[in-house]
Amino acid sequence: MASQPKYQRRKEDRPREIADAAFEAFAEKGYAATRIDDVAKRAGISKGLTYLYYKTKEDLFKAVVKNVVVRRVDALLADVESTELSSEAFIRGPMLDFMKRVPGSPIAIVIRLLISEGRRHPDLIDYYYDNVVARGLAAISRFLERGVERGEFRPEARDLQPQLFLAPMMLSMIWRLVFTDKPLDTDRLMENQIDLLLTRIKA
Amino acid sequence: MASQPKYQRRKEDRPREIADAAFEAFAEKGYAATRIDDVAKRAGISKGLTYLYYKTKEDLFKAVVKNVVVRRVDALLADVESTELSSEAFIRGPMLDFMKRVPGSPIAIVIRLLISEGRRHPDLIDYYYDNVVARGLAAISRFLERGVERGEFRPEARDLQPQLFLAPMMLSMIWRLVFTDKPLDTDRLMENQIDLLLTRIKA
DNA sequence: CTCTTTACTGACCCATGAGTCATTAATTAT
DNA sequence: ATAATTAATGACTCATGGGTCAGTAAAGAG
Repeated sequence: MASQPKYQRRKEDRPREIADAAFEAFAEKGYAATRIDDVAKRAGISKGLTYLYYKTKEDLFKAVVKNVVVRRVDALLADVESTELSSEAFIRGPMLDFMKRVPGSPIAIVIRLLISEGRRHPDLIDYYYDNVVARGLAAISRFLERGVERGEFRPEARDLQPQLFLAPMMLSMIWRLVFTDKPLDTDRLMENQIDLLLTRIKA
Repeated sequence: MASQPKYQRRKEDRPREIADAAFEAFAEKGYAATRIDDVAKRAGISKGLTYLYYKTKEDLFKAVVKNVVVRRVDALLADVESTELSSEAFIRGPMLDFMKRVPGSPIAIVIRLLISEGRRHPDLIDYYYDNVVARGLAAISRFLERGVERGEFRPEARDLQPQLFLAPMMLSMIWRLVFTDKPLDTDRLMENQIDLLLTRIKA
Protein backbone atom coordinates (compact mmCIF):
# COMPACT_ATOMS: atom_id res chain seq x y z
CA MET A 1 0.00 0.00 0.00
CA ALA A 2 2.01 2.90 -1.34
CA SER A 3 1.20 5.97 0.72
CA GLN A 4 0.65 8.98 -1.45
CA PRO A 5 2.60 12.11 -0.56
CA LYS A 6 0.93 14.56 1.78
CA TYR A 7 1.52 17.48 -0.58
CA GLN A 8 3.37 18.46 -3.70
CA ARG A 9 5.85 21.27 -3.93
CA ARG A 10 4.68 23.60 -6.64
CA LYS A 11 6.59 26.80 -6.19
CA GLU A 12 5.68 28.04 -9.67
CA ASP A 13 1.93 27.73 -9.51
CA ARG A 14 1.21 28.67 -5.93
CA PRO A 15 1.18 32.46 -6.26
CA ARG A 16 -1.43 32.44 -8.99
CA GLU A 17 -3.49 29.77 -7.28
CA ILE A 18 -3.49 31.75 -4.07
CA ALA A 19 -4.39 34.96 -5.84
CA ASP A 20 -7.24 33.22 -7.64
CA ALA A 21 -8.56 31.80 -4.42
CA ALA A 22 -8.26 35.19 -2.78
CA PHE A 23 -10.14 36.83 -5.61
CA GLU A 24 -12.99 34.39 -5.14
CA ALA A 25 -13.05 35.02 -1.43
CA PHE A 26 -12.83 38.80 -1.72
CA ALA A 27 -15.57 38.74 -4.34
CA GLU A 28 -17.86 36.82 -2.03
CA LYS A 29 -17.14 38.46 1.29
CA GLY A 30 -15.18 41.62 0.67
CA TYR A 31 -11.68 42.32 1.85
CA ALA A 32 -12.19 42.84 5.56
CA ALA A 33 -14.46 39.84 6.03
CA THR A 34 -12.15 37.46 4.19
CA ARG A 35 -9.98 35.23 6.39
CA ILE A 36 -6.54 34.22 5.21
CA ASP A 37 -7.38 30.78 6.48
CA ASP A 38 -10.33 30.66 4.13
CA VAL A 39 -8.20 31.72 1.18
CA ALA A 40 -5.75 28.95 2.05
CA LYS A 41 -8.50 26.36 2.22
CA ARG A 42 -9.82 27.38 -1.18
CA ALA A 43 -6.33 27.09 -2.60
CA GLY A 44 -5.92 23.71 -0.94
CA ILE A 45 -2.93 24.73 1.12
CA SER A 46 -2.11 25.66 4.68
CA LYS A 47 -2.47 29.14 6.02
CA GLY A 48 1.24 29.42 6.63
CA LEU A 49 2.10 28.88 3.00
CA THR A 50 0.14 31.94 2.01
CA TYR A 51 2.62 33.98 3.99
CA LEU A 52 5.54 32.50 2.10
CA TYR A 53 4.31 34.11 -1.10
CA TYR A 54 2.51 37.17 0.24
CA LYS A 55 3.93 38.89 3.24
CA THR A 56 0.66 40.44 4.41
CA LYS A 57 -3.02 40.36 3.64
CA GLU A 58 -2.63 43.74 2.02
CA ASP A 59 0.05 42.41 -0.34
CA LEU A 60 -2.32 39.70 -1.36
CA PHE A 61 -5.06 42.20 -1.99
CA LYS A 62 -2.85 44.21 -4.28
CA ALA A 63 -1.74 41.13 -6.18
CA VAL A 64 -5.35 40.15 -6.70
CA VAL A 65 -6.35 43.47 -8.19
CA LYS A 66 -3.34 43.63 -10.46
CA ASN A 67 -3.79 40.04 -11.57
CA VAL A 68 -7.40 40.29 -12.53
CA VAL A 69 -6.89 43.59 -14.21
CA VAL A 70 -3.80 42.79 -16.20
CA ARG A 71 -5.14 39.50 -17.43
CA ARG A 72 -8.16 41.08 -19.03
CA VAL A 73 -7.64 44.65 -20.08
CA ASP A 74 -4.86 44.05 -22.57
CA ALA A 75 -6.75 41.39 -24.44
CA LEU A 76 -9.89 43.45 -24.49
CA LEU A 77 -8.38 46.65 -25.75
CA ALA A 78 -6.36 44.93 -28.46
CA ASP A 79 -9.42 43.08 -29.60
CA VAL A 80 -11.49 46.23 -29.60
CA GLU A 81 -9.01 48.26 -31.63
CA SER A 82 -8.44 45.78 -34.41
CA THR A 83 -11.72 46.06 -36.29
CA GLU A 84 -12.34 47.23 -39.79
CA LEU A 85 -15.94 48.23 -39.28
CA SER A 86 -17.38 51.67 -39.87
CA SER A 87 -17.43 53.83 -36.78
CA GLU A 88 -21.14 53.47 -36.25
CA ALA A 89 -21.13 49.73 -36.84
CA PHE A 90 -18.24 49.40 -34.45
CA ILE A 91 -19.99 51.30 -31.69
CA ARG A 92 -23.27 49.48 -32.10
CA GLY A 93 -21.50 46.16 -32.41
CA PRO A 94 -18.30 45.22 -30.56
CA MET A 95 -18.19 48.25 -28.31
CA LEU A 96 -21.76 47.89 -27.14
CA ASP A 97 -21.22 44.18 -26.59
CA PHE A 98 -18.21 44.92 -24.50
CA MET A 99 -20.11 47.45 -22.41
CA LYS A 100 -22.89 44.96 -21.84
CA ARG A 101 -20.47 42.36 -20.64
CA VAL A 102 -18.53 44.40 -18.11
CA PRO A 103 -21.16 44.82 -15.37
CA GLY A 104 -21.37 41.06 -14.92
CA SER A 105 -17.65 40.43 -15.18
CA PRO A 106 -14.86 40.23 -12.60
CA ILE A 107 -14.02 43.81 -13.45
CA ALA A 108 -17.15 44.84 -11.62
CA ILE A 109 -15.95 42.99 -8.57
CA VAL A 110 -12.58 44.68 -8.69
CA ILE A 111 -14.35 47.99 -8.86
CA ARG A 112 -16.35 47.16 -5.78
CA LEU A 113 -13.12 46.32 -3.98
CA LEU A 114 -11.61 49.61 -5.09
CA ILE A 115 -14.64 51.55 -3.92
CA SER A 116 -14.62 49.90 -0.51
CA GLU A 117 -10.90 49.58 0.18
CA GLY A 118 -9.28 51.92 -2.29
CA ARG A 119 -8.69 54.81 0.07
CA ARG A 120 -6.29 52.78 2.12
CA HIS A 121 -4.27 51.82 -0.98
CA PRO A 122 -3.58 54.92 -3.02
CA ASP A 123 -0.92 53.22 -5.10
CA LEU A 124 -3.47 50.63 -6.16
CA ILE A 125 -5.82 53.37 -7.27
CA ASP A 126 -3.06 54.89 -9.34
CA TYR A 127 -2.22 51.55 -10.83
CA TYR A 128 -5.81 50.92 -11.77
CA TYR A 129 -6.28 54.39 -13.15
CA ASP A 130 -3.19 54.19 -15.34
CA ASN A 131 -3.77 50.67 -16.58
CA VAL A 132 -7.50 50.62 -17.03
CA VAL A 133 -9.28 53.93 -16.84
CA ALA A 134 -6.77 56.13 -18.64
CA ARG A 135 -6.23 53.56 -21.35
CA GLY A 136 -9.94 53.03 -21.83
CA LEU A 137 -10.64 56.74 -22.06
CA ALA A 138 -7.76 57.21 -24.48
CA ALA A 139 -9.09 54.42 -26.66
CA ILE A 140 -12.48 56.11 -26.86
CA SER A 141 -10.88 59.45 -27.71
CA ARG A 142 -8.78 57.88 -30.44
CA PHE A 143 -11.84 56.22 -31.80
CA LEU A 144 -13.79 59.48 -31.95
CA GLU A 145 -10.84 61.18 -33.61
CA ARG A 146 -10.65 58.45 -36.21
CA GLY A 147 -14.35 58.82 -36.90
CA VAL A 148 -13.92 62.53 -37.52
CA GLU A 149 -10.97 61.98 -39.81
CA ARG A 150 -12.92 59.47 -41.82
CA GLY A 151 -15.75 61.92 -42.18
CA GLU A 152 -18.13 59.64 -40.29
CA PHE A 153 -18.43 61.93 -37.30
CA ARG A 154 -18.89 65.67 -37.08
CA PRO A 155 -15.87 67.57 -35.75
CA GLU A 156 -17.77 68.34 -32.53
CA ALA A 157 -17.35 64.67 -31.68
CA ARG A 158 -13.86 65.55 -30.55
CA ASP A 159 -15.29 67.60 -27.68
CA LEU A 160 -17.40 64.81 -26.25
CA GLN A 161 -16.25 63.60 -22.87
CA PRO A 162 -15.43 59.90 -23.21
CA GLN A 163 -17.05 59.35 -19.84
CA LEU A 164 -20.43 59.96 -21.47
CA PHE A 165 -20.03 56.56 -23.09
CA LEU A 166 -19.16 54.90 -19.80
CA ALA A 167 -21.74 56.51 -17.52
CA PRO A 168 -24.58 54.03 -18.12
CA MET A 169 -22.13 51.16 -17.85
CA MET A 170 -21.11 52.50 -14.47
CA LEU A 171 -24.69 52.84 -13.32
CA SER A 172 -25.46 49.33 -14.52
CA MET A 173 -22.48 47.98 -12.63
CA ILE A 174 -23.42 49.63 -9.38
CA TRP A 175 -27.05 48.73 -9.84
CA ARG A 176 -26.21 45.08 -10.24
CA LEU A 177 -23.77 45.11 -7.35
CA VAL A 178 -26.23 46.73 -4.98
CA PHE A 179 -29.74 45.95 -6.18
CA THR A 180 -29.12 42.47 -7.51
CA ASP A 181 -32.75 41.54 -7.59
CA LYS A 182 -34.36 44.82 -8.61
CA PRO A 183 -35.29 44.93 -12.28
CA LEU A 184 -33.45 47.16 -14.71
CA ASP A 185 -32.89 46.56 -18.39
CA THR A 186 -29.24 47.49 -18.32
CA ASP A 187 -28.72 46.46 -21.92
CA ARG A 188 -31.39 48.81 -23.12
CA LEU A 189 -29.91 51.56 -20.98
CA MET A 190 -26.62 51.32 -22.79
CA GLU A 191 -28.25 50.99 -26.18
CA ASN A 192 -30.22 54.15 -25.55
CA GLN A 193 -27.16 56.07 -24.47
CA ILE A 194 -25.21 54.97 -27.54
CA ASP A 195 -28.14 56.04 -29.62
CA LEU A 196 -28.27 59.47 -28.01
CA LEU A 197 -24.56 59.95 -28.56
CA LEU A 198 -24.57 58.72 -32.15
CA THR A 199 -27.39 60.97 -33.28
CA ARG A 200 -25.47 63.85 -31.80
CA ILE A 201 -22.16 63.16 -33.52
CA LYS A 202 -23.04 61.41 -36.76
CA ALA A 203 -21.97 63.40 -39.80
CA MET B 1 -15.79 75.26 44.68
CA ALA B 2 -18.90 73.70 43.18
CA SER B 3 -17.80 70.54 41.44
CA GLN B 4 -19.41 70.26 38.04
CA PRO B 5 -21.18 66.98 37.29
CA LYS B 6 -19.18 64.34 35.48
CA TYR B 7 -21.83 63.96 32.83
CA GLN B 8 -25.36 64.88 32.01
CA ARG B 9 -28.13 62.42 31.34
CA ARG B 10 -29.55 63.15 27.91
CA LYS B 11 -31.68 60.22 27.00
CA GLU B 12 -33.39 62.15 24.21
CA ASP B 13 -30.39 63.35 22.27
CA ARG B 14 -28.00 60.44 22.61
CA PRO B 15 -29.29 58.24 19.80
CA ARG B 16 -28.96 60.95 17.19
CA GLU B 17 -25.60 62.09 18.53
CA ILE B 18 -24.28 58.57 18.41
CA ALA B 19 -25.62 58.01 14.92
CA ASP B 20 -24.02 61.25 13.75
CA ALA B 21 -20.69 60.30 15.25
CA ALA B 22 -20.97 56.86 13.67
CA PHE B 23 -21.71 58.38 10.30
CA GLU B 24 -18.56 60.46 10.53
CA ALA B 25 -16.51 57.46 11.50
CA PHE B 26 -17.98 55.17 8.85
CA ALA B 27 -17.44 57.86 6.24
CA GLU B 28 -13.79 58.15 7.17
CA LYS B 29 -12.87 54.53 7.73
CA GLY B 30 -15.65 52.36 6.40
CA TYR B 31 -17.81 50.06 8.46
CA ALA B 32 -15.39 47.24 9.23
CA ALA B 33 -12.51 49.51 10.20
CA THR B 34 -14.62 51.65 12.53
CA ARG B 35 -14.31 50.89 16.24
CA ILE B 36 -17.28 51.36 18.50
CA ASP B 37 -14.88 52.92 20.94
CA ASP B 38 -14.00 55.53 18.35
CA VAL B 39 -17.65 56.29 17.72
CA ALA B 40 -18.16 56.74 21.45
CA LYS B 41 -15.21 59.10 21.72
CA ARG B 42 -16.53 61.22 18.88
CA ALA B 43 -19.90 61.37 20.57
CA GLY B 44 -18.22 62.29 23.85
CA ILE B 45 -19.54 59.29 25.72
CA SER B 46 -18.33 55.93 26.94
CA LYS B 47 -18.34 52.84 24.80
CA GLY B 48 -20.84 51.13 27.02
CA LEU B 49 -23.46 53.78 26.49
CA THR B 50 -23.50 53.08 22.79
CA TYR B 51 -24.81 49.64 23.61
CA LEU B 52 -27.65 51.06 25.65
CA TYR B 53 -29.12 52.62 22.53
CA TYR B 54 -27.88 50.27 19.83
CA LYS B 55 -27.70 46.60 20.61
CA THR B 56 -25.03 45.77 18.05
CA LYS B 57 -22.68 47.46 15.63
CA GLU B 58 -24.94 46.32 12.83
CA ASP B 59 -27.93 48.02 14.42
CA LEU B 60 -25.94 51.19 14.56
CA PHE B 61 -25.00 50.85 10.92
CA LYS B 62 -28.60 50.51 9.90
CA ALA B 63 -29.63 53.47 11.98
CA VAL B 64 -26.94 55.58 10.35
CA VAL B 65 -28.07 54.80 6.84
CA LYS B 66 -31.71 55.39 7.63
CA ASN B 67 -30.96 58.59 9.47
CA VAL B 68 -28.89 60.21 6.77
CA VAL B 69 -31.27 59.14 4.09
CA VAL B 70 -34.52 60.10 5.71
CA ARG B 71 -33.27 63.48 6.79
CA ARG B 72 -32.43 64.50 3.25
CA VAL B 73 -34.54 62.82 0.66
CA ASP B 74 -37.91 64.09 1.82
CA ALA B 75 -36.81 67.69 1.86
CA LEU B 76 -35.12 67.37 -1.49
CA LEU B 77 -37.98 65.73 -3.33
CA ALA B 78 -40.56 68.11 -1.95
CA ASP B 79 -38.41 71.06 -2.89
CA VAL B 80 -37.83 69.66 -6.35
CA GLU B 81 -41.48 69.05 -7.08
CA SER B 82 -42.84 72.40 -6.04
CA THR B 83 -41.60 74.55 -8.91
CA GLU B 84 -43.57 76.49 -11.46
CA LEU B 85 -40.88 76.56 -14.12
CA SER B 86 -41.20 75.23 -17.63
CA SER B 87 -39.96 71.68 -17.99
CA GLU B 88 -36.79 72.68 -19.74
CA ALA B 89 -36.00 75.47 -17.33
CA PHE B 90 -36.63 73.12 -14.46
CA ILE B 91 -34.26 70.48 -15.78
CA ARG B 92 -31.53 72.94 -16.61
CA GLY B 93 -32.00 74.74 -13.32
CA PRO B 94 -33.01 73.07 -10.05
CA MET B 95 -32.67 69.50 -11.26
CA LEU B 96 -29.20 70.00 -12.68
CA ASP B 97 -28.15 71.83 -9.52
CA PHE B 98 -29.36 68.95 -7.46
CA MET B 99 -27.47 66.45 -9.57
CA LYS B 100 -24.31 68.47 -9.24
CA ARG B 101 -24.61 68.58 -5.50
CA VAL B 102 -25.16 64.88 -4.83
CA PRO B 103 -21.69 63.47 -5.64
CA GLY B 104 -20.13 65.65 -2.96
CA SER B 105 -22.85 65.10 -0.38
CA PRO B 106 -23.32 62.58 2.41
CA ILE B 107 -25.53 60.62 0.06
CA ALA B 108 -22.41 59.61 -1.83
CA ILE B 109 -20.93 58.27 1.37
CA VAL B 110 -24.03 56.26 2.14
CA ILE B 111 -23.80 54.79 -1.32
CA ARG B 112 -20.25 53.75 -0.72
CA LEU B 113 -21.33 52.06 2.48
CA LEU B 114 -24.10 50.27 0.63
CA ILE B 115 -21.74 49.11 -2.08
CA SER B 116 -19.25 47.77 0.43
CA GLU B 117 -21.52 46.36 3.10
CA GLY B 118 -24.89 46.11 1.46
CA ARG B 119 -24.82 42.42 0.66
CA ARG B 120 -24.77 41.54 4.32
CA HIS B 121 -27.82 43.72 5.01
CA PRO B 122 -30.47 42.97 2.42
CA ASP B 123 -33.19 44.70 4.38
CA LEU B 124 -31.14 47.89 4.30
CA ILE B 125 -30.85 47.62 0.54
CA ASP B 126 -34.60 47.27 0.30
CA TYR B 127 -35.12 50.21 2.59
CA TYR B 128 -32.81 52.36 0.55
CA TYR B 129 -34.33 51.26 -2.71
CA ASP B 130 -37.87 51.98 -1.58
CA ASN B 131 -37.13 55.30 0.07
CA VAL B 132 -34.59 56.78 -2.28
CA VAL B 133 -34.17 55.06 -5.59
CA ALA B 134 -37.75 54.17 -6.34
CA ARG B 135 -39.00 57.56 -5.24
CA GLY B 136 -36.37 59.36 -7.27
CA LEU B 137 -37.11 57.37 -10.38
CA ALA B 138 -40.83 57.89 -9.92
CA ALA B 139 -40.30 61.63 -9.58
CA ILE B 140 -38.42 61.72 -12.86
CA SER B 141 -41.11 59.70 -14.59
CA ARG B 142 -43.84 61.97 -13.27
CA PHE B 143 -41.88 64.93 -14.44
CA LEU B 144 -41.52 63.55 -17.96
CA GLU B 145 -45.20 62.75 -18.04
CA ARG B 146 -46.06 66.27 -16.99
CA GLY B 147 -43.85 67.63 -19.74
CA VAL B 148 -45.66 65.58 -22.34
CA GLU B 149 -49.06 66.64 -21.04
CA ARG B 150 -48.06 70.27 -21.21
CA GLY B 151 -46.89 69.82 -24.77
CA GLU B 152 -43.31 70.66 -23.85
CA PHE B 153 -41.99 67.16 -24.50
CA ARG B 154 -42.67 64.75 -27.32
CA PRO B 155 -44.69 61.67 -26.35
CA GLU B 156 -41.61 59.50 -26.79
CA ALA B 157 -40.28 61.11 -23.63
CA ARG B 158 -42.48 58.70 -21.72
CA ASP B 159 -40.33 55.79 -22.92
CA LEU B 160 -37.05 57.21 -21.67
CA GLN B 161 -35.52 55.24 -18.83
CA PRO B 162 -35.21 57.62 -15.88
CA GLN B 163 -31.81 56.08 -15.16
CA LEU B 164 -30.47 57.88 -18.22
CA PHE B 165 -30.69 61.06 -16.20
CA LEU B 166 -28.88 59.55 -13.27
CA ALA B 167 -26.09 57.70 -15.05
CA PRO B 168 -23.57 60.56 -15.23
CA MET B 169 -24.35 61.46 -11.63
CA MET B 170 -23.51 57.90 -10.68
CA LEU B 171 -20.27 57.97 -12.62
CA SER B 172 -19.34 61.29 -11.05
CA MET B 173 -20.00 59.92 -7.61
CA ILE B 174 -17.88 56.85 -8.09
CA TRP B 175 -15.18 58.86 -9.77
CA ARG B 176 -14.94 61.21 -6.86
CA LEU B 177 -15.05 58.41 -4.32
CA VAL B 178 -12.29 56.45 -6.01
CA PHE B 179 -10.16 58.87 -8.00
CA THR B 180 -10.36 61.85 -5.69
CA ASP B 181 -7.42 63.60 -7.22
CA LYS B 182 -7.83 62.69 -10.89
CA PRO B 183 -9.36 65.51 -12.93
CA LEU B 184 -12.86 65.25 -14.34
CA ASP B 185 -15.29 68.05 -15.02
CA THR B 186 -18.24 66.30 -13.47
CA ASP B 187 -20.46 69.35 -13.81
CA ARG B 188 -19.91 69.48 -17.54
CA LEU B 189 -20.57 65.77 -17.75
CA MET B 190 -24.02 66.22 -16.30
CA GLU B 191 -24.73 69.31 -18.37
CA ASN B 192 -23.86 67.44 -21.53
CA GLN B 193 -26.07 64.54 -20.64
CA ILE B 194 -29.02 66.79 -19.88
CA ASP B 195 -28.41 68.46 -23.19
CA LEU B 196 -28.40 65.18 -25.05
CA LEU B 197 -31.63 64.14 -23.41
CA LEU B 198 -33.37 67.44 -23.91
CA THR B 199 -32.65 67.65 -27.62
CA ARG B 200 -34.06 64.17 -27.92
CA ILE B 201 -37.34 64.83 -26.13
CA LYS B 202 -38.07 68.51 -26.65
CA ALA B 203 -41.28 69.06 -28.61
C1' DC C 1 21.16 5.59 -0.96
C1' DT C 2 22.33 9.70 1.88
C1' DC C 3 22.53 14.56 2.38
C1' DT C 4 20.97 19.15 1.60
C1' DT C 5 17.68 22.31 0.54
C1' DT C 6 13.39 24.46 1.03
C1' DA C 7 8.25 24.18 0.14
C1' DC C 8 4.97 23.30 3.20
C1' DT C 9 2.44 22.35 7.59
C1' DG C 10 -0.10 23.40 11.70
C1' DA C 11 0.14 24.61 16.38
C1' DC C 12 0.92 28.65 18.53
C1' DC C 13 1.09 33.77 19.97
C1' DC C 14 -0.98 37.97 20.88
C1' DA C 15 -3.15 42.34 19.58
C1' DT C 16 -7.57 43.75 18.75
C1' DG C 17 -12.14 44.96 19.30
C1' DA C 18 -17.21 43.54 20.01
C1' DG C 19 -20.04 43.03 23.62
C1' DT C 20 -21.04 42.62 29.06
C1' DC C 21 -22.01 44.06 33.60
C1' DA C 22 -21.18 45.54 38.35
C1' DT C 23 -20.83 49.98 39.97
C1' DT C 24 -21.56 55.04 40.16
C1' DA C 25 -23.97 59.18 40.14
C1' DA C 26 -27.49 62.31 37.90
C1' DT C 27 -32.25 62.88 37.99
C1' DT C 28 -37.00 62.27 39.58
C1' DA C 29 -40.44 60.99 42.82
C1' DT C 30 -42.15 61.14 47.45
C1' DA D 1 -34.08 65.27 52.79
C1' DT D 2 -34.28 60.59 51.24
C1' DA D 3 -35.22 56.93 48.39
C1' DA D 4 -35.92 54.95 43.94
C1' DT D 5 -34.79 54.93 39.25
C1' DT D 6 -31.90 54.60 35.44
C1' DA D 7 -28.39 57.04 32.35
C1' DA D 8 -23.84 56.47 32.10
C1' DT D 9 -19.21 54.62 33.11
C1' DG D 10 -15.12 51.76 32.38
C1' DA D 11 -12.87 47.66 33.58
C1' DC D 12 -13.54 43.25 32.14
C1' DT D 13 -14.23 38.88 29.08
C1' DC D 14 -13.62 36.23 25.21
C1' DA D 15 -13.71 35.03 20.36
C1' DT D 16 -11.41 36.11 16.43
C1' DG D 17 -7.97 36.26 13.06
C1' DG D 18 -3.42 38.21 11.32
C1' DG D 19 0.99 36.80 11.56
C1' DT D 20 5.07 33.57 13.27
C1' DC D 21 8.04 29.70 13.41
C1' DA D 22 9.85 25.15 14.78
C1' DG D 23 9.41 21.08 12.72
C1' DT D 24 8.35 17.85 8.60
C1' DA D 25 8.80 15.82 4.33
C1' DA D 26 9.14 16.32 -0.79
C1' DA D 27 12.35 17.16 -4.40
C1' DG D 28 16.91 17.29 -6.12
C1' DA D 29 22.08 16.79 -5.90
C1' DG D 30 26.13 13.96 -5.60
